Amino acid sequence: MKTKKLSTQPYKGTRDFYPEDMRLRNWIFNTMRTTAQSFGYEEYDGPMLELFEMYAAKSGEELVNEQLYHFQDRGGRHVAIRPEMTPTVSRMVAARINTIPRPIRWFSIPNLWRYERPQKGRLREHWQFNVDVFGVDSVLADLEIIEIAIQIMLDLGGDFTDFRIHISNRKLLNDFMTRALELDESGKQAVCKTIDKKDKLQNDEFRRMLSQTGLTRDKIDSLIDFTRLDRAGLARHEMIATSGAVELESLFGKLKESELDRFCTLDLSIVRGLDYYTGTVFEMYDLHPDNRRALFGGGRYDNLVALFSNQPLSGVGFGMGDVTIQDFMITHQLIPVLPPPVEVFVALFDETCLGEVRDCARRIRRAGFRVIAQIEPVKLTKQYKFAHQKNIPVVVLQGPDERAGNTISLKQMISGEQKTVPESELNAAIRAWLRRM
RNA sequence: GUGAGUGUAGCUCAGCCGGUUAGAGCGCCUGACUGUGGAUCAGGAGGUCGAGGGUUCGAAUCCCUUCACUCACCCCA
Repeated sequence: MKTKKLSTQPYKGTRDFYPEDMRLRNWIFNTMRTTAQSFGYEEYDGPMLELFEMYAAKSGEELVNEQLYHFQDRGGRHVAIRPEMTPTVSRMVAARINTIPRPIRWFSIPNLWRYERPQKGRLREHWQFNVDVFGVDSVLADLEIIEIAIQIMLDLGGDFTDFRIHISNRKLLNDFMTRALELDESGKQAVCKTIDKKDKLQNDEFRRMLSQTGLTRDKIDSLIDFTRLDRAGLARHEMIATSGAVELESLFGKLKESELDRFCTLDLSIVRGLDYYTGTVFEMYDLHPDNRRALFGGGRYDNLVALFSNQPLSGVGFGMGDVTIQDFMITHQLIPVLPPPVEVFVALFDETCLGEVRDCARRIRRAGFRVIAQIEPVKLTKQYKFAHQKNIPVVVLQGPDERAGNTISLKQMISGEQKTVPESELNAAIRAWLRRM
């Protein structure tokens, strides 16, 4: 009977991670993990499902209406697959808000789901490295978060010619829209959305969209001038005394003291799509002409924990997607050549040596090496070929000749060099060879 | 959800003005070189040419539909 076979393709917008892919993913995540831990951040995780209301409240209309995977469970609860981690971490923090020493420094690498049309740098399932600090109200926390972001980019092999962090402040933009543009809340939202798209629009198209929101020509001019301000320009601007501008000034001062300012630019056109940001917001841009896009973003949210608790607790953090980071690494040729996952192959001469091979492999493993032992007797040709294909640098063999003299032979696959040593010196010989690689 | 492009072996592709059993390179498997991989040589497996329908004596090749992938829009990581 011939049955129709199922497709081997992964579900739309998802990826299979074959061992070679998984090695790279692990390398990238471990780099991020190590960096975050070096700043004292601790790893956490949460469930992939949350109640639907958690996102309905704060995450932004578009995300909830168009991009959320959600369904009713068998008990009739309306649940959603997490599209972002910030609500979950806020919930977790709120649940223990009185018992965790502050500041709270946490990070996580969750997989997140959004229902959208896949394209470059944008899939339905992706992993996102998330770092957050809770419990520090000043911009000094924003500084630490930005420093971590920069350090991760450096640890992944990038430098300041590869990327730049664009920094703005929601409060400043908000106050500007109130005072100078005299907009109400819905007007502000509309203008924000337009500013967010500015880079993709022609200048006159941008002005046309702004005028549709009801702004006069003069106000459009002053808004465009405002979004183009650099630090010196902001210092002369009428908004300089507002709290948002003061925060930005202070943040840039600290960045300079830490010599991080060369990675950063003031960019008052940065808005961020998520509704919950209240202060500093930032996005990292790839400077390479082939990959001009936001690599990741983040900011300060002073009211998110309030969803779950009467006690206010401020937070600031960012999220970094694995897809965009890999695109970044590919365009800048930063994908590392990873060391082989196995160091030693123990060949099997014939079936009389089965026990010896396993003993030998065990001894080498105890010395800290990763070892594959030949399972069943096959021609030596095939065994060496297998070791070659798997990129295993050292092959060990004990045949009748070696056994008679209590010796063992090893071969270095890259050079082809072989030698025979006393059994007791095997591990030392392997170690010496691997060190030289 | 909208628009554009692409779908031929595991991968990269050729064939596509319709015409006998559908090809190459790489990869994979088997064997030779007889305690050992890479080189060479000799074999082999693997494709209902994305799927369905139509035109035709005849379709991988022309037409329609559909699906998938890619890119852009929307939004965002």
